[in-house]
Amino acid sequence: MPAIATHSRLATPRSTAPAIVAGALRTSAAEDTATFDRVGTVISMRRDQVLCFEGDPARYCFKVVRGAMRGCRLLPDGRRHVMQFLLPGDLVAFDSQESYRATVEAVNDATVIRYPRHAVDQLVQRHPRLGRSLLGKLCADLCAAHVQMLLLGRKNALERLASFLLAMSERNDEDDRIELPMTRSDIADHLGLTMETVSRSFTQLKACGVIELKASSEVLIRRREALQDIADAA
Amino acid sequence: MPAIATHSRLATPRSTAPAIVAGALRTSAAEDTATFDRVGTVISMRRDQVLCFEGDPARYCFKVVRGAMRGCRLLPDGRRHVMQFLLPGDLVAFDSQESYRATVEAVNDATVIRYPRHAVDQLVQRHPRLGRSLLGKLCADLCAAHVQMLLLGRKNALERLASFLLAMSERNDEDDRIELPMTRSDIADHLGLTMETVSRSFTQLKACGVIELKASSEVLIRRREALQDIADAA
DNA sequence: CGCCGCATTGAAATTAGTCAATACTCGTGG
DNA sequence: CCACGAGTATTGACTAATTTCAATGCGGCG
Repeated sequence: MPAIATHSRLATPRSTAPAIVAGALRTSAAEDTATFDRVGTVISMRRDQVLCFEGDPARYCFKVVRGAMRGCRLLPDGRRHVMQFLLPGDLVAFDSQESYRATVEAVNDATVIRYPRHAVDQLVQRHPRLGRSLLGKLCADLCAAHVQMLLLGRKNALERLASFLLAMSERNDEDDRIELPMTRSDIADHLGLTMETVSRSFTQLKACGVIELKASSEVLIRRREALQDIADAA
Repeated sequence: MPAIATHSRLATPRSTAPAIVAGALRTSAAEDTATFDRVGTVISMRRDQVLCFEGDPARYCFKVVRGAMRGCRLLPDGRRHVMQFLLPGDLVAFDSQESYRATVEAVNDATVIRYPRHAVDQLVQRHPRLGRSLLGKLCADLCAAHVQMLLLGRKNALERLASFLLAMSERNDEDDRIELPMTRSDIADHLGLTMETVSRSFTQLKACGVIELKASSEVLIRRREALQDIADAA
């Protein structure tokens, strides 16, 4: 019996990170689904195209339905941090901030649904259950952020990559195959490393037989427990 | 007109981080204040005493009223990360997680009020406004977590310390004086550094006249803009 | 006054970053 | 069908930043 609201894990199984997936914006009544569909606009994104800019007034919320996006923050001198990768089903800007907290760009060609914020507000007003879902997502996101802070603050390169691969694997349907739509640079900026260090860590994991690379973007987990041990620093 | 709910900045001014301060749990009706006070238990903490353990079922929420606490996460081999420091007015575990996400300990002698979770749930049910306040806090926390991720992933030692000092300064009443109740190790574990590196960075900031140390726990900001420039990597 | 814990400083070791060269992949055009 | 080229990825050699280990300094309290 959690405080504030129930933390309901929604839709797809095995999805932890910035969870809430296709269906999150569906309420019980069919007419509401229709309402939401009516207010949502489908947007096609090409690789590296920007969906929204950090700091801009948050007039819309988004849901990724195809492809992958990345939420970035930049320092004035160009250093970049990728806060999170957004995969199909993930939501963007479904919170009560006045402006976008990150610049969101397409990792590869992608499709996104855009909802005007006031429409979302109205729907949430009318459907407490939907509000609770979104609240659950917020909590999950906060939790994920804390896990990432531990990773960035205290794990070494190998441990970071291992953690990342396991996290990606959990957002997959397939058991031990991971498709990585993002570049090594994207991964580096997500893990607080450089491209080269990420690459070397991949090589290291490969060398000790923990993973296999079918292609640079296709990972096969060979020994999951070993990977887990590295990730947890156990 | 933000999605989900209004993000209301509560009580005390100049408080950004894990905000929401004394009064957050006060609703408009006087009888509710009474209710809350009745369900809250005052707890005195001695330095390093543990308030709650990461992973334990979250039966209570807390509010810090005196002293300072730290929320930590540990790796199996003992590496520690301090997710956040909690100062008077800050809330702990006011979210919808089943279990505590961090171990919370007293930095120095402190006083905390403990609220049974079901009581908080009931109050939130009855007072949507209170719920929205807590939601606002959740968003602020998430935002703070993202800022911290950028710091941990992409800033160097000096920039991290500068950012930390500015953040602490904003949670203060006083303009340019900062009281640091935590040790250098605590700061280090918060910034993803070692005690020694933190100490060296203090010395560096002192050397270039940006800050002054009245004591090891009392900082005076001499040139705020310079500190800001370092923190922002501008 | 002296001890204990924390903070600072120093020197050596280590990890990750930088810069640069080479290799791989995939799509295009001969 | 193969060669070429652009964009990534990998690898190597070197450098820089931070950590580690160790010694010294400082301050408050018994």
